[in-house]
Amino acid sequence: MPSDAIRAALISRLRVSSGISEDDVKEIEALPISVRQFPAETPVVRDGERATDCCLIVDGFCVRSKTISSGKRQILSIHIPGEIPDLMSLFLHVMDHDLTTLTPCTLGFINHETLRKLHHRRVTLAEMFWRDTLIDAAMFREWIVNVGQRPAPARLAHVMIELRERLRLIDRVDGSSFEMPLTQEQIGEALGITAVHANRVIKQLRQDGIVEFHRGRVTVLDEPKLLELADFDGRYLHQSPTL
DNA sequence: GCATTAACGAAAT
DNA sequence: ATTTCGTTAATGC
Repeated sequence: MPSDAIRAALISRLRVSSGISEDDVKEIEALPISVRQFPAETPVVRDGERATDCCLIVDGFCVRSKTISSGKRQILSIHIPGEIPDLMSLFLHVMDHDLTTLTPCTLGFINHETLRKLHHRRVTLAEMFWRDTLIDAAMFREWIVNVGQRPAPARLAHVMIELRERLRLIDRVDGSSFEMPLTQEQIGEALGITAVHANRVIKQLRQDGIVEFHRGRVTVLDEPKLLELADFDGRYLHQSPTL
């Protein structure tokens, strides 16, 4: 895979959400990144491990999750190409959750030391990574509200719209449909409901003519209804650079 | 392995 | 009283 393709999604994200300068684009293009392939459903970094690199998703989908002693797993966030889900490990070295692939993934590892040097060399890039982790925190706040307060159909609708709005930044939305490669079991783990109930919720959205969900792909049939159901206000994603 | 549905009961609204 | 949800179990893919 050519070097520019490895960085393309990251750069296009930073371009639209942070207004990156051309000098900083060159810095990222020059970053040493070691690329590895991962199969689906494979841990990248585990809870309790000490991380030495940050992981850029070049291609594929990942999730962050925590598993409690009973064995139940809570999915905390879904991650897409161009994101660095474990950026915080640069300062919080011991992982406090798992990072796992959902689909087969191409992952790029950036050494902590080189990333730290980059921070010192380019303050504007450091600020962009700051901003990125703050948005990450904002997304967690929204996720808590979603799982803690919304009824199950709204939870699903909200996760779907958020994922779509993030996929849009990297040009991965195809008209009214986009990828959401989770099984119903995993949707349950993300929403805090059982797989059986996840199935009922999906069925209801289908019957109400709001979305179709089939083999990891969402097709929106009724956008206004979906927005209303999800109670979605995308401000927390902070997708345009500072007003 | 994954999706779907029924049946039942408990809990929430 | 009705809706939402978990559990169990069965069925089909």
